[in-house]
Amino acid sequence: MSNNSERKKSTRLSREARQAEILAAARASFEKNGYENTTVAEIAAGLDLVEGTVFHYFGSKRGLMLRVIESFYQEITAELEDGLAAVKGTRNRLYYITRFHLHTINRSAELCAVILRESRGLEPDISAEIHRLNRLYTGHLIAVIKAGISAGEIRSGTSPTLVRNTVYGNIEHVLWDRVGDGKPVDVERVAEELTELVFRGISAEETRLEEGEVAALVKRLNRLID
Amino acid sequence: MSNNSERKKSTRLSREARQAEILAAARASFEKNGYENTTVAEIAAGLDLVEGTVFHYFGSKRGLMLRVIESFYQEITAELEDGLAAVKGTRNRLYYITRFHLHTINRSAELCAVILRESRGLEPDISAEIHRLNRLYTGHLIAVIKAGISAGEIRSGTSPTLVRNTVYGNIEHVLWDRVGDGKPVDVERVAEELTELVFRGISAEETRLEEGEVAALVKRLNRLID
DNA sequence: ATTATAGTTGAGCATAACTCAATAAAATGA
DNA sequence: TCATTTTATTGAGTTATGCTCAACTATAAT
Repeated sequence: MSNNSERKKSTRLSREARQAEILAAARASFEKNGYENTTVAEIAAGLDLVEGTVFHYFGSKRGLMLRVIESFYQEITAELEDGLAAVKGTRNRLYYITRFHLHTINRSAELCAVILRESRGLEPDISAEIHRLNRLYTGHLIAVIKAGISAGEIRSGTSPTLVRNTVYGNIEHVLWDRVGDGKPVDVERVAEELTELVFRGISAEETRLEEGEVAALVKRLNRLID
Repeated sequence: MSNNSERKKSTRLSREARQAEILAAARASFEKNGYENTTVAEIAAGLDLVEGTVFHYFGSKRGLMLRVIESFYQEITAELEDGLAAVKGTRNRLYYITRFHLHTINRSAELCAVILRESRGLEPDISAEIHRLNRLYTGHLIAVIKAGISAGEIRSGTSPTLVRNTVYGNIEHVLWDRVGDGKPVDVERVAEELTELVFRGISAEETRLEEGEVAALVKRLNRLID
């Protein structure tokens, strides 16, 4: 290298500090511009670094993306677990999970969009890893459904996978609508409608009058007759 | 250009013929390798052409992709319309649509995957156009639900959009599973389970007492009256 | 102060989408 | 049949960006 070209006199950070810094900047860029429209050079420039440094720590642009996704999944999975622990009853839990996911998507629409795009991508390694994180996160819904079946609240024979696909597939479409037109989601309303549809669809209760209403009526009639 | 370099003595086709040829080759490549892993040069080479020719006709790689998608949507939309015309009753129609879509995805998994990936992409023009085609295709389900509400078979207050998101969102997840592990889908089983969940979820029927329960009650009531 | 470690650099490579002026095959017209 | 026009096709660039790597130097260790 010619010694007249000025080398940047950068403050050098520890491995961990630099990685964290890059990770945060990358997340911001991906959220703002999406994966394809973000360049590594641009992430680096925002931190007064050059591309090479980023590649040194993360190997590839997709590797960087994957680390961003991992930290996001860790966040929301932990948050979901905390919240869900306090909720009792299958329908309430179903509602809670639905509402939580809608809320997450409403908060972090762009990042969720990036994650979903990447999880459907063609890099088998990346997809598989995101898939794994997703199964951890959506596993809670599966568990709720299985418990509901055991407790007799949900029809035996109900496929937990079908329910998972129904809930998360539906909400994904909500996301794409949101990303498309930018309008925020009416979280409570959609959560209630979706929960109602799904719970009616899989509930073991044979009636959908108000809780216990028909049973009480039948009891009263029978008593009257007797 | 130096005149010792051999120029290819190609048979020249009409605009229409060449476009059709390129379109077919592009579809095959996209299906086989996905959008990202397909190069325009490769599509051209397969037809003994050069990149320039493809760009001349389609402007851009994404433009070419969009044309492939358009023709696919036209195919399946027409096919769905034909089949649906012969089916009567809300539940049957719901089942038919669900089954048809699962069948389509099972037949053309790779192309469907490419379409979905692109429709979630960042090119607003492309996404909007695919969105439009999709609304035409999925509009039939919306119409079925609305008709069902009018006929009193489906609870008034049911959001047709929610139902659309539920059905197509669910099936999309089936697609990603299929693409992931390559295992073909049990079309009939999933169609039946999904239809059952959704129809129960939105059906106007208010009671479904246990087998014989209503009959017994009626008998008792009649006896009392007598 | 010297040495070792490792964070950082920047020039350069490879690939693939895209452009465009040049070229020749076919169509048109005399 | 020949000349002219039209247009399908070419291929040599240009550009953008992910990625590599050997050189370089700030900092810590001895």
